[in-house]
Amino acid sequence: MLRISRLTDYGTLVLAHLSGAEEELTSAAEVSSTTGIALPTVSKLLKKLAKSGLVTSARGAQGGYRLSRNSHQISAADIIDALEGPVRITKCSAKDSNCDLEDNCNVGGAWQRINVAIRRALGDINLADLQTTRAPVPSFNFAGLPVNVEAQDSKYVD
Amino acid sequence: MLRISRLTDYGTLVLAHLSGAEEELTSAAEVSSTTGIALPTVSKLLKKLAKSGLVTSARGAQGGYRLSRNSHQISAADIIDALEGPVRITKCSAKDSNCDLEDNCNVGGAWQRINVAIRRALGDINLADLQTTRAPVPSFNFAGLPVNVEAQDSKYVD
DNA sequence: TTAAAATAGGACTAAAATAGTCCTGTATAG
DNA sequence: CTATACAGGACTATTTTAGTCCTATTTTAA
Repeated sequence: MLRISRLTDYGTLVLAHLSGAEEELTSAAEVSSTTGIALPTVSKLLKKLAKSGLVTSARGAQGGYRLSRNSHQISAADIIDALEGPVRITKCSAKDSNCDLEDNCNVGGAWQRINVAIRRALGDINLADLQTTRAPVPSFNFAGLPVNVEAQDSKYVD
Repeated sequence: MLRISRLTDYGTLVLAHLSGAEEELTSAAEVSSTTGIALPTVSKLLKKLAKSGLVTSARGAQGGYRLSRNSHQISAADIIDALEGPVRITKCSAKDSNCDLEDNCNVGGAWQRINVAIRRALGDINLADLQTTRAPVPSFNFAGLPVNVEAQDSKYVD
């Protein structure tokens, strides 16, 4: 739960690298050598990112990729959508699910709405925020309680 | 991303069932027959839930399980912790990670803090909320913007 | 005191998702 | 026309997740 795939993590790195050279084209090979991520993997990621419109590509010699908009306009949700697609929080969340438990299942909806809420929240965090190592993740209020997140304060970071 | 495992979903169902009989012991077999989840699976879930303290077990004939505290005092985060353990949002988020990219990686921390923020938020949603089919997931503020979640309003539900 | 009903714990297998590589094709610069 | 670089997708390997089963141990009650 609450796990992004390794590829999404790498994808963020790749995008962060591109954001350092907003105008110029950067080849997959260069991204690979500076990030340390294997070339086929970088290549696969960039293709996906291009397909979903986060980066623009140019073919041919001297070709490469660049962000299609600036890093403040690319949200964490965009990145996740691009690399993981529209994922459901549970398998049976599709309307036409033929889940056997349907009749007894009275919780799916809530998880689903939680998911939606989280994803919308992620829409407000942008690539620039993600890059800033000590970026304050904006304070987070839930159920009326302000939650101020500090890196060291959680049992979940181990 | 933002996916809970099917077992966690089932686990929520199981807990919801137990919350309907707060005092009495309910056997795994009964939970299985009323929820429609296979007995070995229910059994596995209840064992995990017992180990993490969310339910109390009694062995022997007439034994079974019951919630160890009432459904308002069991949070979504508790359930996730019990069934999925303390999961990291990315693999390399452990301090002693020997991730090769470490030097170039300037984003891991942010994803990590996002994760922590989300999990804390989930601490404010309880089992009773999850059960209520139309439970209003409490309004959700992020970066100062109120996010009011309605089931039908999202492109993420398909 | 013994049989039956339950949970405890963990080993094992099967299935699915994820990660990663590679190949073939196409476009472009020089 | 050739080297460079992206496009698309097939393929393989690995890891995670799900699900089942077996062997204790505990408790109730006849």
